[in-house]
Amino acid sequence: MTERQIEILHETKELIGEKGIQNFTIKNLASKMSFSEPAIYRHFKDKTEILTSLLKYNSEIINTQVGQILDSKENTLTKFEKILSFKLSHIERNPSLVMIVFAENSYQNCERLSKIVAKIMKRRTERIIKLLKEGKKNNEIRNDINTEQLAKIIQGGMRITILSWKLSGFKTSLSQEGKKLWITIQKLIKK
Amino acid sequence: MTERQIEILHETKELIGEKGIQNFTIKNLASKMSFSEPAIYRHFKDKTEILTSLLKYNSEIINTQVGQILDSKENTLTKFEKILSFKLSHIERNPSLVMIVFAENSYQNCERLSKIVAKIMKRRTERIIKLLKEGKKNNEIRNDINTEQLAKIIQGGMRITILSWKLSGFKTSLSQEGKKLWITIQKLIKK
DNA sequence: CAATAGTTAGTTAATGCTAACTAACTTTAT
DNA sequence: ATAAAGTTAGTTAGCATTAACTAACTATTG
Repeated sequence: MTERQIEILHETKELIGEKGIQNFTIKNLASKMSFSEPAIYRHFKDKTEILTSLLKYNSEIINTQVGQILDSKENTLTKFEKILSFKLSHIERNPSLVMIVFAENSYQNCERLSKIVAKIMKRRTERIIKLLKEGKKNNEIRNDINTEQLAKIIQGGMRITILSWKLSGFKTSLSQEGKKLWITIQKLIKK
Repeated sequence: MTERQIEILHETKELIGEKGIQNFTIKNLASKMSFSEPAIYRHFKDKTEILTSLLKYNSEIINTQVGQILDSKENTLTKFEKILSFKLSHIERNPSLVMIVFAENSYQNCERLSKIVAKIMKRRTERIIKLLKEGKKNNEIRNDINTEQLAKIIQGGMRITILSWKLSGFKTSLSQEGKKLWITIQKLIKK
């Protein structure tokens, strides 16, 4: 990753955040950067490569943070709370990431891209399931509900919280909504 | 609504279901119907009007059915189960609707369309909240959790179930997954 | 009841726009 | 002086939409 490549990813993120993924065009990106369009192609093979790189780059960042929380010695519910709070505040600081969170809807047509999105989502789910199993073992989380289903409820809750925030025009506080969500989830799943 | 208009909506739904919303173009639609492109414009003002009509048309269908369930004399949890099951089986029969359910991401640029999507979503939420309040009053649903939050959890669960089904390439059984989801939700929210 | 007028639903051909991308040239740093 | 990074000026392709026209009905009126 060269400096300029990272710069392009940064501007892409901003552009998508401001104008939506529909308006992420090479022309718009180039003009935002005060470049000519072909200059972009000096750094990325094509448009899809910009998006895949952006997805990978951001998921790396989130991943290391979440990994640290998972490896800590806290109890399971605390880990859950910290991950949820970290993720939502990270998205709040980078509103453009919402587009990436929901990317699997917008770009279902591009094979290369949707494979990466599917991979990221799968990893997310697996991590939650692992954590839930840990919590069940520790007797922190109720045992009478299927783990996969619980994971779905948690992921669904996060996604719809993010969606509501987006539909509000980013006017509500996502961290605040995240706290409410956590109170609810925690009441529902704890033993 | 003329016969031909309904036919066009039907073919649009099919086209989107088969090839995704990205490939819903007047050209593809016309060739699917063995028409010339301009013929489409005899029946709809423009492309957006086709999509808005499709949204309205389908939401009408769902609405009358859900309305009937709501007006029945069943207890609240049964109503919930019936609505959830009806909606998911309807989507299973019309996979293209998934694209429209998730349209708020794909079509954020089109003012006319996103307004309708927002309206439909708002009505859905309101209905769930009303039902939850009814359930709390009847002592069927636990009272210790904020109603808006419960509604979010339920909607989130439905959305992610639909999304997983879509990402599986429509291979799993959505009705089956819906049943599992209902078992979970019911365990979580009942008193 | 038949000529006339109007409508419906289609056609072909073309317009204007915007997208991704590229070839060939120029500038700029090491 | 040469490789990297930029520019200008295009190409190609696909998109929604429109103009101009027409065949086949239907309604109107002398």
